[in-house]
This record gives sequence, C-alpha cells and structure tokens, in this order.
Amino acid sequence: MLSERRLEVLRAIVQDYVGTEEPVGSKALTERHRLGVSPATVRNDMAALEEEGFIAQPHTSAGRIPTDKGYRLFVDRLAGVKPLSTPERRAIQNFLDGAVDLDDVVGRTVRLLAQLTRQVAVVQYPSLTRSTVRHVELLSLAPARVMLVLITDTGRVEQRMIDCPAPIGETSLADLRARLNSRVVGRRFTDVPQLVSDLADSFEQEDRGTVSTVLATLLETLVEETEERLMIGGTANLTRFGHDFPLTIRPVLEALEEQVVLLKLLGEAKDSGMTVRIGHENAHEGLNSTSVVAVGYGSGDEAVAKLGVVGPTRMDYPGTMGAVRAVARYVGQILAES
Amino acid sequence: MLSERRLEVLRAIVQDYVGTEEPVGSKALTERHRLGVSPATVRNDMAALEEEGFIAQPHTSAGRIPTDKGYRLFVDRLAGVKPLSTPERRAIQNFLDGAVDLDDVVGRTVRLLAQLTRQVAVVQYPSLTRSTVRHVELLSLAPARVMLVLITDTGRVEQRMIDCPAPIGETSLADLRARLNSRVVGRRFTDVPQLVSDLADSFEQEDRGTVSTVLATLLETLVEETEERLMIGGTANLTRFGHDFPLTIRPVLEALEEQVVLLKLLGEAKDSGMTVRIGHENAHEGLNSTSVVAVGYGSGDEAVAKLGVVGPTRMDYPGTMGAVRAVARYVGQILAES
DNA sequence: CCTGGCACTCAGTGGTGGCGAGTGCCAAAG
DNA sequence: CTTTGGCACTCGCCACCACTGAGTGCCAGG
Repeated sequence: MLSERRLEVLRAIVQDYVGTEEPVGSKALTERHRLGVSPATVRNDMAALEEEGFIAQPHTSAGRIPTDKGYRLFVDRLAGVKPLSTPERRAIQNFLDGAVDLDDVVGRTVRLLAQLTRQVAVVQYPSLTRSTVRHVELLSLAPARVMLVLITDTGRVEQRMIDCPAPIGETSLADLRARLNSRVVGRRFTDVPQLVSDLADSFEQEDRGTVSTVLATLLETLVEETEERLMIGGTANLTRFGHDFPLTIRPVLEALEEQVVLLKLLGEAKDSGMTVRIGHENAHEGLNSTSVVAVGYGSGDEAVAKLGVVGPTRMDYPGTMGAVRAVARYVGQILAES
Repeated sequence: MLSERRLEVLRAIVQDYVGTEEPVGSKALTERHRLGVSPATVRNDMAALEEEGFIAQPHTSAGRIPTDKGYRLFVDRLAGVKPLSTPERRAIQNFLDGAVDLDDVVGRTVRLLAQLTRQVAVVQYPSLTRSTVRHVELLSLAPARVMLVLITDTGRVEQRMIDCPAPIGETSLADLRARLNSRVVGRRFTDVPQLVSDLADSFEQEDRGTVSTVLATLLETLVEETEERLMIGGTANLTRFGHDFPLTIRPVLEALEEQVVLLKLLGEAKDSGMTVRIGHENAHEGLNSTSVVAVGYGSGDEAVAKLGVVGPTRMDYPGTMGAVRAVARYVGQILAES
C-alpha cells in the first residue's frame, strides 16, 4: 500500500502536469507544493510510484507524467468534484433559459458545455425508449396514405409515411387516433407494444389491414428510432491538445464523426452517477489518449439520455466533472419545465 | 494579356502543386509536362506570371505556388468540371438510395460528399421558405393548448406549442384545420401570409382570439425557421491540410462550428450554377486559406437549398466540382421521388 | 523569342558541443 | 527505517556551422 505522502505526491504531479503540460520533476514539485520534504525524498517516492505504474518518464532525465492508472487513482481517491462558482452557475442558467425547442436545448447545451470545459462536448437527445408518449397523430394525406406523427414528453417529434393496403375512411382513422391516444398517452415507449397489441381486433374487417400496418409502423418507429441522435460541439478545442498533433487529433476527429462510436461511448457510462473513462479504458482505439466524462440527465429523477465531454487524458478532472454535473442538472430542470 | 503558353504554364503549376503540395520549379515543370520549351523559357514565363500576381515564391530560391488570383484564373478559364467515372456514379446512387427520411438523406449526403472529395462537406437542409406546404396539423393537447405541426414537401416537420387565449372546441379546431389546409396545401411558404390573412374573420367571436394566435404562430414559424439547419461532416479530412497546422486548422474548425457563418457562406453562393470562392474571397477570416465549392440543389428545377465542400485552396478543383455537382443532382432526384 | 550557361541565394540537413533539468545511488544524519 | 545532501551521469534541447542542391535571375548567342 502507498503511504499517505506518496498519494500526496501523485496528486501534486497530476495537478502540476495538468497545469503546465510538461513533465514534472522532483525539485519543481517541492517548490510548488508544501510537501515538507526534500527533493531527494520525493525522488524516492516517485521511484516507488513509477514501480507501481502510476507515473512514467517520457525519457530518462526528464520529469514524470501520470499514466492512465495514475489518473484513475487520482480520480477515484484523490480528487473531488469541484463545484462551480456562483457566476458560473448563473451563466449556465442564463444560457439555457430561452431555448425554444428540443433542438435548441440540445444545441445550447452542447455549446455551453464546450465553452465551460474548453473541450469537446457530446449531448445525446433524450432517448425515445425511456420517454413517454405525449401524443400520436394520424393524418390522411391521400386515400391510402397516412402520416404517423409521434410526439414525446421531451418534445421530440418523429414522423413516418405509411402506404396502406386499403383506403381508410376519415371516421375510422379518427376512431383509431382516439383509441390509440387514450391507450398510450403518458405511457412509456417500452410499454406501448403490449398496450396496442389487440387494438386491430376491434375494427371492421375492411380496416384491419390498414390498422395493423399503422400499428406495425408505430412499433417499428419505436424500435428503429431507438437509434439515438446526438450533437457534438467544441471540436476546435482539440487544437489545444498537444503540439505534436496531426497524429493525435486525426483519430479523435474520426471517432467523433462516427455516431455509433459516440453512442457506444455514452452507452457504456453508468445510468446514474458520473462515469469517467480514462485513456485506454475507452474501447475505441482513436480515443486511447482521451478521457470521457459522462453523466445521465433527465426530466425527472430518471435519466433519459446522457451527455459528456471528450478531452485529453491530461485534463482538469475535478473542474470538468463539476461542469458536466452542473450542466446535466440544469438541462434536466429545463426539460422538466417544458 | 497573357500568351497561350503562359496560361499553360500556370495550369501546369496548379496541377503539380495540387498533386505534390510542394512549390514547383521550372525544371520539374518541363519534365512532367510536355511544354516543348526549355526550363529557361519557363522561367521567363514564371517571372511574368509572378509579375501579374498569379503565382508567388514562398522564399527566394524556392519554386512557385499559385496565389488565390492564380487559382481563380485556373478555375475560370483553364479547368473544366471533371465528370465522375461510371463506378463513382453508381456508388453515389447506391449510397443515397435506401435513405428513410430527410435526416437520413442529408446525413448520407454529407458522408458521401466528404468521402468523395476527401474534404469537409456541408449540406443545408431544404429551406422552408422555398418549399411548399404538404400539411398543417393542429392537435389539442389540453383545453387551451394546441400543437401546430407543419409538414413540408421535402419531408421536413416543424412543431410549435401554442398557449391559446381561450379554450377552443374540437369542432372549431377541426374546422380551422380543414380550412387552413384547403388554402395552403401545395402552396409555397412565401405565399402563405396572404392566403390566411382573412381566415380569422370567418370564425365565431369567441374563437377569433385563438385562431389569430394560431395563425400568428404559423407565420412566425415560417419566418423563424427560415433560420436554416445544416449538417457538416468529414472534419477529419482537415488533418490532411498542411504540416504546419495547429494554426491553420483551428480557425477553420471554429468557423465550421458557427452555423451562422456557414449559412452565410452557402447563402453567398449563386442560386444556380456552381460557385467557387477561393481563399480571401471568403468573407470570414478563418476561412482565408480555404476554398468553398457550393451549388444549389432541389427536388425540381429550382434550388431549395445548397450543399458544398470546404477545403484547402490547394484542392483539386475540377474533381471537387465534378463530385459536388453530381451529388447535388442525385440528391435532387431523391428528393423529387420521395 | 528561345536557349544554354553561369553565378548567386537560401531552405534544409546533419554534425558538434555546451547547457541544464532531472535522475539514481550512496553514505551520513535523524 | 526514513530522510537528506551530495555527486556523477544521462540525455533532450539549442545554438552554431558548413554543406548541399534546387531553384532563380541575368546575359549573350542562336
């Protein structure tokens, strides 16, 4: 087990390195932090920390930098979550208020998060599977052509065009609309399938085909559109990465363009509480030198989607975590109000 | 006026520089292109071209590179639009077919364009102002709360929540819905204001307030949502820029994140025909070392939106223009079919 | 007007040496 | 057993320098 002071040394190394972006040596450490011991002692501690794999030297005769394992320990045991300052909180509120629709909320959130953390922000749209139905609308566009519009409690709207096997009258359609809504409004998407399974039976023979088609499309929409959407922003912050960077930045940009990768990334995050994935803990290769801080957010007590930031492993974890958490809370609040 | 041969020399310089990314010298030129003259002659021509500002030397004793003005001349007079190969055309078709909705079409287009040109692709969503109304739907969510859903011929859906001054009955709402649709379906958005201006008059006194509110919101949606959306992709291609690049790439990424900038960029493009803006011709400072190739696309003969690519001024103009034009045509076709 | 020749310029390359931050080890002190 | 000062050593970084070669401008002759 590592002594208290060695942990303190590790913390100091992480803090310094995050600040300066340069390998930190024993002398500099004792100067900047009141460790109360001499450089030589620190050197011994460093040797021990290196032995355990928490820090490493880029090359002999250079200072030490934290390894992924070092950051992990730092995040788990040495760092808290830094709460935002009051002006920062106020800024968040001002920035998010005045959003007019869901797109706007997500867009503002992404910009806010990117600005606050000076990193790349990723915000997932509220997931269909976990939200509830606000309304289902059926529009007859042509005798045998119906448009299905699905509205969620988070303000998301999905529409599908349906070619019906047979024409359906306005009355039947209105009937179907009414029954459908009375059954599913306010219910969770996951419950919908059972709720509508027997609905076709109560219709006239001639309409059953169409009703089934409509219901099938509805269910399909629920499944298909579980394919989540998300928005990213702040990619320009990637340029602050390293000075070496074409090599560093390229795979990251590539990874960020693959929605699938990002969705998996957020999906891996715990449903509640904050998740921090550091460097190689990320499955995707392109993100091996980045860390992801993600958290769920929702209109109620339950998470309907996730948001987070992607940045260099060498990031200000307490600050980033604080910002991410704060933003998630406010967004949840906004969603609950609307 | 420049002699024919000098133009030929300029063309050769542009082609070589685009290929090698290195300043091109007189000797190399005569070797790679059958100009039929000696390096010394080419040198004289180069001196003349430099005098006129079409090319420049990064430093004494280096080859020449084209200036923005040089590229301009190249694009205007020396280069055609390179048509795509048959396999490329087929690839486009395969890639775009099978798109399920508007988001999907735009998403696929962006990826396709980025891949084809190996540059950053920008695709604007079909604009509301130039499209026509397919359907207007009114949903009563609560006694004094109505949702307005607007569906365009390009498949775009906009919705707005309306708080009514007074409750409105289902019958009146259905009446309004019917009249509204009979007046505006199939009409262009720009015509809608006149078409509905007197609609409130024909309603009962008690409903007039609500009807006016609904109409006002409808008009507002038309105006507000002229705030266009767009999608970008292929930012990872920016890493192919230069080797110098933190400095180059940063302002570009920043510019690309500002939708406003991009919209202005596309907006500046001519409505019909292809527009190429080279280097400093772009108003935005961050894009001073990039060129933009943009073109309108639409479901009919008229452009409903624009798409294009952003890349280094040193780009393969004929190839890029060919790809952009071809993609725009296919997308227009897809939109017309749906 | 074109061409070959010639002197000149200058970015890039590679080698050299000094500097200094940082290390590991050790022996002595606490 | 831990801490500390001392010391020799390593090695990345930088400044300096000379060399090379691609490319140029100019000029005199075809």
